[in-house]
Amino acid sequence: MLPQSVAHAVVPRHSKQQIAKKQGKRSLCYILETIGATVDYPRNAEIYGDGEVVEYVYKVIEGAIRIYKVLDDGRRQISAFYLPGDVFGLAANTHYRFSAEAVTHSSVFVAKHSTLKSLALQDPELATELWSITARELEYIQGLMIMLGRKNAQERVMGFLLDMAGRAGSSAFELPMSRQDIADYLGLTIETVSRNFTQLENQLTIKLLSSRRVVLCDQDTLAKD
Amino acid sequence: MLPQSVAHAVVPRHSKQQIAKKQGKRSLCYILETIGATVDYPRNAEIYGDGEVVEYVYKVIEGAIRIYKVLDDGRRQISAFYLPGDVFGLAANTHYRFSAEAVTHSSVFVAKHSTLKSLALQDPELATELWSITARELEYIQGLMIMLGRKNAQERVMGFLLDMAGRAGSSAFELPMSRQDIADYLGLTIETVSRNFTQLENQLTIKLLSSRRVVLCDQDTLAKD
DNA sequence: CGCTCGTTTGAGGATGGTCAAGGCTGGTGG
DNA sequence: CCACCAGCCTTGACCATCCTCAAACGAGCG
Repeated sequence: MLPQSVAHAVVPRHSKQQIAKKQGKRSLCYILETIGATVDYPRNAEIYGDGEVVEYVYKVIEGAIRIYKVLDDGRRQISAFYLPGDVFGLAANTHYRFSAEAVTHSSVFVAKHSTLKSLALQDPELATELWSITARELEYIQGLMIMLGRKNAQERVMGFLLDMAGRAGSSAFELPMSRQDIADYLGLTIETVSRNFTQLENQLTIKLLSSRRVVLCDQDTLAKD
Repeated sequence: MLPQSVAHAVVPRHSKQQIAKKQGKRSLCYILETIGATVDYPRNAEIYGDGEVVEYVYKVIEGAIRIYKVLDDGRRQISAFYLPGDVFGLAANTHYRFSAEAVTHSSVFVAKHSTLKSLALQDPELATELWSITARELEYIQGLMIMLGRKNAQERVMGFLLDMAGRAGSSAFELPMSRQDIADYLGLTIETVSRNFTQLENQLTIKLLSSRRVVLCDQDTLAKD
């Protein structure tokens, strides 16, 4: 669901750098910024819901988005966090099978899924790019699968921090999400996540400036597998 | 790696039903069967290895394939089983990040990934189909992720059996894979899998004709989530 | 018959979950 | 400027689930 504001937000915003970055006039980035609108979501706002008909494709400009599913009994699994630059909403065929929410106040480009699909049918390069983005996402999720299936709590937390550092491009970064979000992403409880943060800090592998501000000190230890 | 036999197996085999099923002359199925070769792999043969350059795309004709990754210390996570009709090898971009092996003696169509990619660049419908297949696979893996992250051992085993029944199209079917394979797929140990099979049989939810031959008796119980 | 390989079963222990309480921080209002 | 409150995070004690280690079982095959 889009907030009302979208109705008035149909003026596309062009960012020279962004367009230049992902070269090509017909690239997905260009298209999203040309035919898309910029929409803002406040913290915890729903972007789309599990079971809804697919309507838009999104690209994060600012903030952070969580993709998740909730089981009947309330258990929640987060399947991905999307950060600035990430594209999401491509994976679904007709209906979303997950929900998406803003972790923090976020701003995203949105473009009609149907428009993108018809453009893709005329433009094989675009279609191939869509395939490629989806394939990369699949590979990413397979990595998460290994964490969930075969790694213990500390390895999961370390893997998560390394991933976040990589995406931030720095060994010092701020986590946009809560411990609960991290727990639901790593298949753990909030207490286990918290205990492992503390433990990593005690063994001088990381440093916590605040509960959300992390500095990785010993990347070698973290990167063991 | 392809076994030697592939050099001599370049004669395409056409199956009228298969072509008709996935309509369209330019559909992936048609292409795989036209430009592809049929290759046989014996039980446990490697089809490709983690880290290798992507060379082929595959479609299972007969048998079963497992996609997996092994960590340094030997822990193995299987990310998917592919059964007759399934296409795999589309997800990788340049290098495989997983390995593929035949679970049982298997026969597959193989087509050059590069050929497929260049066909896709001329044919938006094909490119869109490749996107769509990859998207479906992503959705499937997200389902597995929920199992690994948020479900207990019995729920995982039940979910696995339901999935296999669905793919077999029958509530009575034969498992091509060992308990060890199932354990490595579900993020459990072989003992836990075995105990849960026994327990499900004791509570009359399933019936085991042999260790590999399963009949689902009480689908309602199995399908709780 | 007596292998071997895969599976099942059992006993004990470790990891992570549950429940409960206390602490920190940032925002609001007196 | 301080007091209070709410939300988030941490810590502790106990417990359940699943893992580990070990042994026995059973089907297939020489």
